[in-house]
Amino acid sequence: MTELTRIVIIDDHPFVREGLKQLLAGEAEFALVGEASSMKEAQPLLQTAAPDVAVVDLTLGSDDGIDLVRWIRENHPDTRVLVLSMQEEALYAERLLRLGVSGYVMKNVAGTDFLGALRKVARGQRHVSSAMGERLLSQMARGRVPGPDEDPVSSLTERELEVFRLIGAGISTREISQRLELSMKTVDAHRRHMREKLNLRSTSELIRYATQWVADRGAA
Amino acid sequence: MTELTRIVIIDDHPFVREGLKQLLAGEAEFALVGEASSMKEAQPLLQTAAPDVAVVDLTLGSDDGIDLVRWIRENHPDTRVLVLSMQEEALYAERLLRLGVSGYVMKNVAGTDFLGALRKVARGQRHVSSAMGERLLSQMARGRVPGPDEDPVSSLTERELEVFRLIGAGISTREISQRLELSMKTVDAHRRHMREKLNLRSTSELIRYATQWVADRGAA
DNA sequence: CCTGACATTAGGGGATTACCCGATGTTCCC
DNA sequence: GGGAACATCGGGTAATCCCCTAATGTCAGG
Repeated sequence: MTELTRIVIIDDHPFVREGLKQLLAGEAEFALVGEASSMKEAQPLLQTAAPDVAVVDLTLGSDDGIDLVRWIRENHPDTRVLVLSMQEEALYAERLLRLGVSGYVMKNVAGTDFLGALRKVARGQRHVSSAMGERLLSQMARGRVPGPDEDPVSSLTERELEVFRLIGAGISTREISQRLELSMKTVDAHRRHMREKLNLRSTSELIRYATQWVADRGAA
Repeated sequence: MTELTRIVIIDDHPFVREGLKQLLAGEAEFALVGEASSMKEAQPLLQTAAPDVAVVDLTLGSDDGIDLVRWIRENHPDTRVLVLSMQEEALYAERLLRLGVSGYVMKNVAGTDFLGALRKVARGQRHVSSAMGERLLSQMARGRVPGPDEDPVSSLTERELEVFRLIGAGISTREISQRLELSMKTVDAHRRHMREKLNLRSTSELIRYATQWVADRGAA
């Protein structure tokens, strides 16, 4: 309690920075030691300020917040990362947790909730906003804890992955069955199994998930 | 100058509200007379507070900020609307100006720029962030030429765009109809029209298209 | 070698949705 | 007053989804 937690804020929205600053000013245990509004500003700041926690906006203007998170994790592994996000997006949360961030909160949570998350992170614990937490946690519960860098997609079998990629490429169930010379029923079964493994509720969620996945990992 | 301008803030991000509050507190000419974090809260607030200017966040959580703007323009035409948006999106700016908002500023502008915009709006003038302002105004001056490299999404109507963004956010047709208080048939019709305008064959292609679009332009 | 877990394949059937037809009321413009 | 565009829905049929079951085949471990 007597220890000071050193914080930096990286967010390109002055209003959000101002609000956070105000919030932190009321808490004696936190010391704001720097601000940045872009990745370029953030990099030297992390170097000199050596913060315990970096509060990072996910949607960092022209940069990609995820890039910044990756950079911090690689170059400053001792700095814990608390991500602030605009939207409730399990897709991002999942990727970020795999990157090793310590927390993920939405900007529409109350200030006290944010401080709670920040305290948890400062203590070295993890925190994910409750809204998406359940889904993610059930996903973790079903298997082992997702290692520092594990893709749920890797739990798919070969055939499932094949179907998954085709779905992500925007191909309909019918076309997939024709292309793979399978019954639609079989594709249907694969789809259902994938939904279970990936914890998705409907085919449209699966389409969405696969589309995103293919967009940033499938091409490689 | 001696007159007090009555302001309400409608934004579902506590941090942004806090930052704005702080900013306004330093200016004697502005009086913050109310806050709301959703459309439901905003409606009675507008009724009782009778503000001169409503500062509205475009991406209002589960609601759509455009809906709220439309409602304000229809029910409180004397209240001027200053829209705060996450990103530079000429698509929205254009629609909003048609709806009769008085100003449009990005959240990544500095506080002083925001105050400048707010003063202009309070005086009854219009303000659009300079970045897109010129482009928009010149576009409106001449007769709306659909540039060669224009986003096909801009051909969607307001309502269609609203549905489009929800689709892109991974929300099912059923949920969309519930959220917007429409029949599924109506959502269905919007979807059909969008498919025609965007040259897509099926709903899954539309989901795919919308997912991608939201991921890199509509995310808010 | 047998058992059990899992992958791959598929059918049946009811529920849901997509898809295309049209219809209505409104608004805005010529 | 048309006429065009928009937003709203209904009806009907085809397609699809979604859940249950289950037949093979494979492969690891007892």
